This record gives sequence, C-alpha cells and structure tokens, in this order.
Amino acid sequence: MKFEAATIKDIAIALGLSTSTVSRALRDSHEISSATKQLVLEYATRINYHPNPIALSLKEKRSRSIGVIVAEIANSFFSQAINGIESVAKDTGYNVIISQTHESYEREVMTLQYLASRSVDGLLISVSSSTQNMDHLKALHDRGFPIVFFDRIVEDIKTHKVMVDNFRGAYDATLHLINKGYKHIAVLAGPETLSISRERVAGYMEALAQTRVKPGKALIKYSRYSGLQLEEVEQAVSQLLKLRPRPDAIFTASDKLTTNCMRVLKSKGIRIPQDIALVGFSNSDLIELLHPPLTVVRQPAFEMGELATSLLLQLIESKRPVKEFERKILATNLIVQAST
Amino acid sequence: MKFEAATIKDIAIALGLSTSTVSRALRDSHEISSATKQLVLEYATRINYHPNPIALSLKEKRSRSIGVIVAEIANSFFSQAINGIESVAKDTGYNVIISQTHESYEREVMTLQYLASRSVDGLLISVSSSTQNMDHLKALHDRGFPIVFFDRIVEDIKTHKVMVDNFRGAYDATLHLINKGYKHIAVLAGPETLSISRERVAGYMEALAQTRVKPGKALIKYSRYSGLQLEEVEQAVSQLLKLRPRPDAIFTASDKLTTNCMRVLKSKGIRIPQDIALVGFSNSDLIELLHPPLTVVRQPAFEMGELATSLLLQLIESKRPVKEFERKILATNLIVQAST
DNA sequence: GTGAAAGCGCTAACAA
DNA sequence: TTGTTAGCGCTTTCAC
Repeated sequence: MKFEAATIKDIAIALGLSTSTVSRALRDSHEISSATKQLVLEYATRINYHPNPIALSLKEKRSRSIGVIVAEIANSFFSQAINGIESVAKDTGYNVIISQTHESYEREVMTLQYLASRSVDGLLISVSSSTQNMDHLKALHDRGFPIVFFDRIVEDIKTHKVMVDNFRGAYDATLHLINKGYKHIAVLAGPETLSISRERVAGYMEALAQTRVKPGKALIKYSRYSGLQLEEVEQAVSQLLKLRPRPDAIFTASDKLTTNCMRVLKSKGIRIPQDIALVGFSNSDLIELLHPPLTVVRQPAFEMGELATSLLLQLIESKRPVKEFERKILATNLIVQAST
Repeated sequence: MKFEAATIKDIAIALGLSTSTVSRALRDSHEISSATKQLVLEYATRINYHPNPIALSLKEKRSRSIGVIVAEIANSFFSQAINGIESVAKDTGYNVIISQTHESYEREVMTLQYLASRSVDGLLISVSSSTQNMDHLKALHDRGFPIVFFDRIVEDIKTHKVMVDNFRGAYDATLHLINKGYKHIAVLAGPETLSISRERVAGYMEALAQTRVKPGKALIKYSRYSGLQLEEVEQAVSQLLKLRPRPDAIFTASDKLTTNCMRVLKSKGIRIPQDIALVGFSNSDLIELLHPPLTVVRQPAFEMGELATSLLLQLIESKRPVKEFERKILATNLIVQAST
C-alpha cells in the first residue's frame, strides 16, 4: 500500500489558488497577502502537509544528506564516531545515511556506487579492511564528489583526512610494555594494505628499536579482516604461541583484534597478564569490566566524527573547487589497567 | 562545490537521440535496435552515467528505502538487529536509513517527521524510553504510513509487531536466581511506560510468586532512560543497597541497565556474585570476557531485525490496505555463567 | 498580489 | 525503431 501524502497542488485546488501562490505562502514570501498566507498555512497544518524532500532534492540538486561508510556499527569506535557525525549533521540540517561494509570490498564498492549517484551530497568513509584497490574511490573523487576520509584513510587521494597519531599510539603502548619489563612483544595488526596497520606496526617497531631486542618477523601478524573473523585471530595467536621464546606480551592494533585476541587467549586457558600481557586499541566502554580490565589505546572517536563532518560540509558547501586539504591528526590516550 | 553527474539528456544530446530512446536503451527495452543500444551503453559507461535515484523516487513515488529508529546503535542489541534489517533490505534492493533517538522523545518526533515525509517508504521502530505520548506514531499510522514495531512496541497501534517473550525471559532469569538460592531479588527495569518493562517486571513477579517471599515494592526500580544514564542506575542501586534485608541478587531488564549496574556494583566494591548476584538482558558479545562472566538473557536480535523487515516490506508492497497484523514473539535464551 | 510556465531527471503513453 | 509529450512535487522567473 503506497502512502500518499498531501501536496501543494492539493492545497491549491482546495483553496482555489495556484500552486505558485501556495508555494510562496508556505515559504512566507513578502509578495503574498497576509490573508492568503494565513489561509494557506491553516489549511496546510490541518491536512498535515509536509514538503516532499525528494522533489526538493531534485530541484535543488542536493539531498542535504551525507553518507557514512564504516566496517561495522557494532564496533564501539565506529558507533562513537557516528555519534559525532550525527551531532554535527543534525546541527546543520543534514541527514546521515549509514552503511556497513562488514570489511568486504564488494560491499564497499556497491554501497559507494549507490550513495554517490546523488542520493548523498558527500561521503565520510573509513575503508574496509579487505579493500586493496582504490579505483572506486579515486574515480568518484576525480569526478569532484566530496569525500572525507577518517580513521582508515587512503593516502594517495587528495582530500581532507581525519585520523589519530597511529604511530604514536602504538609506540606508547609498546613502550609501556617494555617499561613493564616484557621482553618478547608480538603485534596483531589489520591488513598491511591499510595505512593504519602500517603506521601502528611502525610505532611498535620504533619502540622496540629502543631496546636491545630486535623484533623477529614472526612476531608481527597481519590479519585480513582486522580481527572481525575470530578464526583469523585464533590462527595468528596459535602461531605466536608456538614461537620460542614464547611472546610474553601482545599489542593488538584495532578494536576487534583486541577483544577477539582476549577471547582466544582465555579459551586457551592463558592468563592475562601472568602468562601473556595484552594491550590494544579499543574504544569499548566495557574494558574496565573485563577480566582483567584491559590496558587500551583509546581514540577520540566522537571528535573524529565531528571534525570529519565539518570538513565534509565545508567541501560540500564551498562555491569553488577546494585545493588545500587538511590532514588532522588527533592524539590517542593510553589507559593503563590490569592487563599489562 | 556541487557535484554534477551525467544525465540521460547529456547522452541524448551527445548522440543525437531523444531522451526516451536513451532511457529505453539503458533499460534494455526490446523496442530499441541493438545498434542504438550498444551506442548508448558504451557512451554511458564512458562518461560514467548512473541514473539519478532522486528523479526515480519522484517519479515512482517511492524511495526504495526504509527508516530505522532505535535508541542507540552503540547498544549491542540494536546493532545486531540492524544487521538483520540490512541483510533483508539488501536482498530486496532497499536502502536503510538509521536514526538514533538517544532515548529522547523530542528526537524521536523530529526524526519521525523527517523520515515520514516521504524520504522512506516505511519505518521500523523501537520507541525511545522517554516516549510516553504516542500521538506522533498514531497520526502517521492513521495516514496509512507503513510502520512495524520491534522490541519496544506500542500495544495500541494496530500493525505488525516483532518482539521476544519478555515475560518468559524475565521469568526464567528470576527463577534461575530462586533456584540458585537467592532470597531477596531486586529488579531494575526501564520506564513503566514501555510495554517491555512492564512485561519483564511481570515475569519477575510471577517467578517470585512461586516462592513464599513476596517482593516488596521497594525491590522494583524503574528508570526513565533504560539505564543509558549512569546516574539513574547509580541512584537505583544505592537505594536498593539501603534496604534491609539487603537484596542478594539483581535482575536487570535491559542491555544498558545490565552493564551499567555491573559498573556501579564494581565501583562500590561489591563482589558479584558473592555479595550480590547479577543476571540481566544483554546482547553484548563481551559478556564471557567480563569479570565475572555474566549470566544473561539473550534476544535473537538479528532474527528480530530480519523478521520485522520482511513484515515491513510486505506492508509496503501490498496492493491493498492490510487488515490482519502479525504479532511475532520469539524466544529468549538464558545463558548461565558465573555471575549468579 | 497572483498565476502561468518552465525545468530539475526520469519514464511511459501515445504518435509517427 | 524512434520521437514527442506529459507528469512526478516543487520553486522561480516572467507576465498580468
């Protein structure tokens, strides 16, 4: 059953006016007599008239909505970022359309295609873990479509970017482990194709460079879906546990990797931190309720969402092509608890 | 900078054809010569033509998108339900527009207003905790707008509803506490205005009715924002702790209430379950990593999302007004762990 | 102060 | 096989 709402035409016919008069009256134009205005306004309220946003979009060639593409809304980092995005969007009268890729490249391409075909005026994206080819994004960007990257950015597309200091966050976490006396520190990261994975591993390496111990290649594990699949984490952890000397600490470089690594360690009966210490990127609000409470690297997700959105709106509303792009780098926050 | 995409007209002019020919060629109509088709298709691909969904929506008077209104996407129950919703929507070519109320009635009304003014073809909603007046929903429903309720339903609006057996879920949880030997069992519920709160409290009462112990009024605490605000949980728990005899178990009737109650108990240095046992509704995937692992009532959130969506699509695509409505009640699942 | 007409991008009934 | 025209709901010149 299609739902039919009232239109300007309905009002015009009922009141014996023209659609243009009604339109002007509704927008409170000065060239309409107050008598007519009142008449129209009253009737409009009575029949519960609301302008059709689709017709408006078609006319104005803009939808006043922005698209957001993230891996998973069930990920605390992303849901917090989305809250930041929504808060700015709401204030400026924009609507937010959220899509999830579930770390799938195909989904990312499909969603992008749909959103970009003018149902949104611009796009905020944190690319999926399995995205290696960036052509879909490049093509869109080349055609002048406003895009802002946040969190998982694409380095070689020239536009605004919002991220944290991944290198530093990883460096701090690893240094913390070193200072606590851990000697054999492994790292679980997302795919090497993502810049955040590379940066976080680089931060880890740099911290280790300060010690005598050189990190063997075997201590570095990349996982294709950033830990979304429990199996990949299970496999990586099992391999780490076979190493001699066995790692006495693990640094996990993203939200899902952290919680799933903890899950795997527990299921194997490995005690944290007595057997293996654990520190990781996570924005979960449950970390202090975990056993043990986790030491985490926290990102200012809400602020990142806010910032990325204001930059996107600048892009959308700018009259002339933007040539200068911002690269905002926020600080992470190491919260030390009992897991290290 | 507005982003200008190619239109059918562009193609028509470039190729010296009429827009209708181009339109038909693109849709692979049988009445177009294959030569023309190929010409058009090639050119369209070359200039990266994509149909404008807004123009289509205006023409077809449908947007092929559905709206979802929930309290918080950062809530595991809702994010799982949304995954269910998206899976069905994607399969049927619908887009999903998600909005959060953050448990605010005002936000709910605003969002509803926007979505309903024809930017979506139908709506899935789990009403906000602070919603008491249902007029905004009733008005919309009366005008024939397709709505399906899930989780937090509105009893006196006649449409499809998808929920769990709240009574039974609460009954099972409470009975479990009784069987474990707990004598003074308190309950933390959402606002009494929500049917799920009333049903869950009723289930709790029924289980207690089986024992000699009558639950005092003081053991039942309602909270306006369903535990979203830590303060309300803090206050309720503090009041419970002052009771004599002091409760030895708490049943929490929703996701946020459960985790925030645990947070409050921990911050007060109260051990679970030695001092007070805790069981609650929760769909968090971290419960087994908590300290202690929580005994929870789990809802089939994904299935609820799927089911609600198929019912909504039925409503949207039905040719005639639907008179018979489904009331789907799914089973909950009690997962017993160390907190009880 | 009000109305007629054109146009946003697209499809479809009707002509040719 | 292709073109012309009208119309989806709205705003905005341009007339009157």
